[in-house]
Amino acid sequence: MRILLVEDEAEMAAALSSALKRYDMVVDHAPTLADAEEAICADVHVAILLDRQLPDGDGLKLIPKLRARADGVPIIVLTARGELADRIAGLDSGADDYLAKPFAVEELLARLRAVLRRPAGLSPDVIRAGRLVFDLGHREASIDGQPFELPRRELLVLEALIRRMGRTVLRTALEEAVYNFDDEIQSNALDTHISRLRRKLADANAGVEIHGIRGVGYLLKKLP
Amino acid sequence: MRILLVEDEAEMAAALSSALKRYDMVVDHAPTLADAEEAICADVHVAILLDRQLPDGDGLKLIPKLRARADGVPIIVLTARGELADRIAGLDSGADDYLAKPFAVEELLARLRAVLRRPAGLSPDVIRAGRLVFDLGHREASIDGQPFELPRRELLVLEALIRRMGRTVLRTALEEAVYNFDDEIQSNALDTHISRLRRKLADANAGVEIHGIRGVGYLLKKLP
DNA sequence: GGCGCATCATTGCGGCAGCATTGCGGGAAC
DNA sequence: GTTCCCGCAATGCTGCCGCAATGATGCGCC
Repeated sequence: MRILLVEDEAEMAAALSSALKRYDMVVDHAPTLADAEEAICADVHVAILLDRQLPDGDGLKLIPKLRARADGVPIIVLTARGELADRIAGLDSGADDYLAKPFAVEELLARLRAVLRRPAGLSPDVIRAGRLVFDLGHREASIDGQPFELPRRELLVLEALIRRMGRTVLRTALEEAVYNFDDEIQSNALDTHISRLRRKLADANAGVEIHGIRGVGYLLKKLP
Repeated sequence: MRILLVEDEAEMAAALSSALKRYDMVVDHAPTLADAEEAICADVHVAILLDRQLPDGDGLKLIPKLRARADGVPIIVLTARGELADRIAGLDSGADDYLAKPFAVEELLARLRAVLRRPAGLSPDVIRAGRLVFDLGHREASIDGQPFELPRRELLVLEALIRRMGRTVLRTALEEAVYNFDDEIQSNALDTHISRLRRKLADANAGVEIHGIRGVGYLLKKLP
């Protein structure tokens, strides 16, 4: 883990450096804003500790540039100014945390751990098939980022098929996926949905097609 | 935006609740660990404020259960215990931030903003859509720099929609975003808000429109 | 290969569930 | 007291979806 420490006071910098190293972190030290800007180009740091009072300006000025890169490197602002207004300014400027000097190194480490723990998987469960993307959580399909709107029943059919992408889905299973016990179906309503869905997939050039298997069911397959 | 407040002291809870509501947030209140556990099952909160001293145990015990779900809901721990060891324990247990009582409400709000900004990491604090600009941090909309004032519920609807700009928002998700557990709705109140919001967006020539998807939900899309 | 049956595919149509909109009144905020 | 948000109910309307009729495609059997 490589940390960028932006701090001009040599004594403070040395103390933090050694503390962090003791916890097996690799520390790069930048004493000025200019140094910091250069350092972040390398883009190798997992977190940034940022002092506000620097010889060439307020450390907060660095934050927009970091955020512009949109890589989400967490930033902890360190500062002597502990007043409420300053702390709010620090947090609102885009920092992830704010620590007023003097602070205990243990607390800094704890906050660092908290901030690093964060990128915890927010992986939405989506299934890709051809040019089609199906978001199971939000119950929506899209093609090239454009929403692919479908009526409810057709969406249910597509969901059931895409969940078993490339494998056959029994006709009975599809019916169960689309209808509940209360609904009594005495027609070829399911076929209707399949048909309409087929047309929409083709029209949208989704890159998949619904393949029927006589006497068994259906399956969704990618187009060559 | 819907927040879960886990706090047993009625006075404290009421104060925080009203402060949060003043910032147009929807607050669910859980006075005990048991209540909190029940509440988190609904999985509708964007952040959790967690007191440690609860009648049925230490609030920190809740954190592993939340993390097990791996949905990354940020947690801010509130506590009277301000000693260093406690703060470190709080952060290391998986909380995203730690605030010692007494604290200024402004600071809590600032930390909340910081913590909510994050899951995006890459998503900015303001979202632009058409001529509409929505500032997530300050919870306000504007058009061409002119404030676009909306009543509370309509603002919540717009926020939920704009956060998923161009993608569908389930009807249930909208209801969850706008109402808390206590509110019991037995009508088409949500439709009413949508309708009124539509009119205001059109009147203000906002450059976006709310598109309904029958049986599924809504989505916000840019006008051509 | 020809024939027939069973299953599937497609399309038009009509009923109705769900949605959009509006006016009204209670009630909260100031 | 006044303002305005917001839930509620009534109304009209859109379009989904079930239905049935017709055509197309396998599959077996002779």
